[in-house]
Amino acid sequence: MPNTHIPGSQPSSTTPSLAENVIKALSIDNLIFGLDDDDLKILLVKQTDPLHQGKWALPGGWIRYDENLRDAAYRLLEELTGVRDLYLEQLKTFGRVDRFPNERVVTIAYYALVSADNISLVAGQSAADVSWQSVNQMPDLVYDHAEIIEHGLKVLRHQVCHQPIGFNLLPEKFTLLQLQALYEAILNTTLDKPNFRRKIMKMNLLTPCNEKQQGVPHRAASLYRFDAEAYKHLSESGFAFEI
Amino acid sequence: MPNTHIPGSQPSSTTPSLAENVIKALSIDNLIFGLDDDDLKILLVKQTDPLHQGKWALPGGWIRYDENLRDAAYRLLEELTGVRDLYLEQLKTFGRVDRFPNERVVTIAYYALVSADNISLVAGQSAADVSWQSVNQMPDLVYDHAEIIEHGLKVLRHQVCHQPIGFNLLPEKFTLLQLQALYEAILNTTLDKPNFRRKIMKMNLLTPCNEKQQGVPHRAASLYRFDAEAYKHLSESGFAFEI
DNA sequence: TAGCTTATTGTCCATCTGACAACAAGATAA
DNA sequence: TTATCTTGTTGTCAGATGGACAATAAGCTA
Repeated sequence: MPNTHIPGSQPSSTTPSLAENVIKALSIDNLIFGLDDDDLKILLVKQTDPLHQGKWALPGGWIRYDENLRDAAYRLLEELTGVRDLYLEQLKTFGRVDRFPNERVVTIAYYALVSADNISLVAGQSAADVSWQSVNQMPDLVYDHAEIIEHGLKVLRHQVCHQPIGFNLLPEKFTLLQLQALYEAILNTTLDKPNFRRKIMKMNLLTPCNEKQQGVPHRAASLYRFDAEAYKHLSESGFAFEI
Repeated sequence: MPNTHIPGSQPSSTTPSLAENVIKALSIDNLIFGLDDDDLKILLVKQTDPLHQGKWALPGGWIRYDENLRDAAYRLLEELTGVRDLYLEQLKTFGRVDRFPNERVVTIAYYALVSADNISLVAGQSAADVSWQSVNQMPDLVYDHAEIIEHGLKVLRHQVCHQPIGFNLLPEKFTLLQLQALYEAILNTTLDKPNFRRKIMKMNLLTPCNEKQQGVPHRAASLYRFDAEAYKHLSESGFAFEI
């Protein structure tokens, strides 16, 4: 067993104190969401050691002594996906006494949103033992990772309705129907097209690109981009995003 | 310096590894909210060691090796307040590299709501170096506790609007005006009495006690209690609490 | 009994929401 | 060339919601 951290891999079940410059008993796990077509997916890492043969895990790793928690999550994220500047927030800390074998390990879970611009890129550069899995068909997971994912989904479903974070899952330019499909996929529901359109447009958060979709076998829709500046101004004056 | 944890006190700035059966580098801090009249307060502990003379801290302590995180938070809470079964939720984990002197200590913050039934009781039994402080007038705080409180307030203000948790700050039986005053205190705003009443009542979450206030120098208001069962049923059928 | 304070009910109107009709703009196929 | 198909976009309407505020009720105090 290596005594240093393997980038992008889950802390192994050997005692973490073997690694030198990390905080013992404390790890990071990243819940990385991506939207593939209309399917919400999570990036998982296949376990290779005999103990967890065939199981999958959230990508994670150890926190260095001289490293802020958020920086550690970002570092692990970039090591695995090659993408920087993802939307990233702390989810929750999980520390059940028996969640990790032989050793007490508390893990701080973060969740990230990968834009559709990067999602294929991420899958491409990653090793074969890393892949996107639909949230509706989770494979066998190690430790308490199923619990972490369940909680993450709950939080994502709540957050996406109360903060304009869904845009992080779309390409920079998107159509209103793409946005609607995003909400339908995450919330697992269907929405009325005209009503959804009206609700979104009246928020004044979207800037028209004055461009249309290309290469669709029907009338092309207008493209929009999310206006972060406008949202900042509006929320300072009491506006509350709400789907 | 003692080498064991002092119940109800903040981990001191001596190296935590002196204590035996705890997880090194990992502590709990509790953000305990109470409502005193129409003033939102937090329970703070006065620091006595020369290093932090005159400063205050969130009550906290170390997590034992064989103890779940939530159990640790509950234990510390009960040791300090003598009250069990408080509403308690994990807030966030704080781990800036330099948040704690000389040593890397990551802390998991929880927030709790103390009902008005217990608030005076808590103040009574506690030592003189523990007291309720208004969120609008925070004293000097140690480490990053000001940051933790700021974040906690933000989360409380959000949660209280989207989950029926405010009731935990009131006595079991309360009037509609008390409930309104609670929201006004937490959100730092004013609300229209008839409209607030209508909104709350139509949620069907309150059971009338068929009793009236006692000893008020004006018309007595009806008393209600929160119906947790009703909320459970309603939220299962898609109801979303919203103020 | 008048006057004060708070409780409680009711009204009005602007806005929002959900359901759905109607029309527009391409692309494709007969 | 024209019909048809698919999706985009605009419009309508009734019911629900929410904010502003009037009006009345109940109980205490002077």
